[in-house]
Amino acid sequence: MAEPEVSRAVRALWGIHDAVPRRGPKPAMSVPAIARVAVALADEEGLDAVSMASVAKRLGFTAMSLYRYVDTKDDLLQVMLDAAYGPVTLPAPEPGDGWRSAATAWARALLDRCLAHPWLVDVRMSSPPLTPHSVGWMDAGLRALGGTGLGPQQVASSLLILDGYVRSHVRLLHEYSEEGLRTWSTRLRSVIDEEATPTVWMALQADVFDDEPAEEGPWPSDDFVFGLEIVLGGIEQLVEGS
Amino acid sequence: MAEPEVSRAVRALWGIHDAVPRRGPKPAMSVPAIARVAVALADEEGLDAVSMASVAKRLGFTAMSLYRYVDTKDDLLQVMLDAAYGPVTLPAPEPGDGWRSAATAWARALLDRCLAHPWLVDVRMSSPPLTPHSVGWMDAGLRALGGTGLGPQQVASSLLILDGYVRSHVRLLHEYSEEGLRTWSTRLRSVIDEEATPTVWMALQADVFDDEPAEEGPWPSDDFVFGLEIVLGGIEQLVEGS
DNA sequence: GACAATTGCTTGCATCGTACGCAGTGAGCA
DNA sequence: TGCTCACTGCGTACGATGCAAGCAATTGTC
Repeated sequence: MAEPEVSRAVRALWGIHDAVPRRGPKPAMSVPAIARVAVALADEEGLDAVSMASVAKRLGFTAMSLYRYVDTKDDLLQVMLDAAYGPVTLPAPEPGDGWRSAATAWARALLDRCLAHPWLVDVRMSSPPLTPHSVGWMDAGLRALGGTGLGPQQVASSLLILDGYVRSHVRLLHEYSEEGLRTWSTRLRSVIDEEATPTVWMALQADVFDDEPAEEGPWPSDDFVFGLEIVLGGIEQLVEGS
Repeated sequence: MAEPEVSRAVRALWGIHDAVPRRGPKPAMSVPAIARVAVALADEEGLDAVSMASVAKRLGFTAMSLYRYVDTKDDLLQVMLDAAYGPVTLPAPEPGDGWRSAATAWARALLDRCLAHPWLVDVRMSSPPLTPHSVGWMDAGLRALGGTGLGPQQVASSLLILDGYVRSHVRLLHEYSEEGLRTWSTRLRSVIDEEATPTVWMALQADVFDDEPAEEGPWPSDDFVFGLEIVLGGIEQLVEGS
């Protein structure tokens, strides 16, 4: 009946340090410093560019030395995730604002973080949030949707939907390579079978998919607001119907 | 000004074969056979277990021989994806049924496929759908949501939201390891700071997160229907408001 | 029967995560 | 002062991975 363990590095994020070493050389690195460098690397060159060797190289050390601070690469990813999320930053809610405005603010803030670190949505986790900042975001989300008056179970479920929407949106923006997206309609036109998929075929004829990504434009993008309104509208129906 | 290329294997999926070889040994494998085996491997042991070597081994060949059929591993993944999607299978729509019932059927059918091949939602693609079956699903989705009477642009956007929801749901079900999920609340309790995240803390006290995954139960699950109703309800508001 | 196209395979390379063990460091105690 | 030993960063090694290049065997065409 062993107590389930939280990794050393994650415990350190919560400020829980086991007995500090009293002898031996002073550590030359630190978990936060490693996380900072790894996050910068992921921001600049993508998540695939993050390897134990590449992170260590940026710090002027060897790959193996990182293992003195982090148990495994998954552990490093957890720490990176927490650093990238960062503390929740929400505009102070105006008194009188309803849950919908709070939920909108939360989703926008999460979008902001995810756009700053697009690799965030690609990190695969083996358990729900366990680090202080990611739990912090969850906490803020629960609080925002708590204003709906729904039961705690439904609030949690709704938050999963909303969170899932924001991540889906970010994934859509970054999953496809610039070239893959630009040449997609041309390539699809070169193989598509009008008989088998007439609806897509007609949409191609009408250039429905040929809208180029807006470099400039409002923030958040119209596409994000479009989906957000759908999700929040659906939750609103749920609230009214209960 | 080179024409953007579609890979050999994907063209073959559409039935477009370039000049069949007239000389030399008969091919011992085929792209569909490779895809079948790779899909089975992914179903049984997960996407990470799919390597050129492991797939080839199951077929009784060497890793390098696969490259005679498939350009790169990404190419293999595209072919696997198409095989896993398979043809769209929707119940015949009852006359008089509205778009909402059509959209529900589409989402359920997609859920069914994604649950049969959970790795489906983890395959990273570099461009939107390009293979016959994935385009087929897109086609069916556009047709289902076409009944809303929304403009083609909004239909396409709505489909992205709906598709994103189904994938998010499947990802939630399979992202976390069984152990990671089971021990999560215990581990979180061992580190959480009541002051920093009081809402999560209270939810933990109330055992809100301790519902165990239902092994038996309705299909689709209540959780899926919950989110689906939110998304479709949001789209409905959009339809009514336009 | 010579040629050429096409097969599956062998070899080799760079990169990955990480297990293992060594040498040097420096605080605490004799 | 010097010994001990926990602790550091590092070098080496192993098994995977995706894939480039070239080889030998096979098959159809001339």
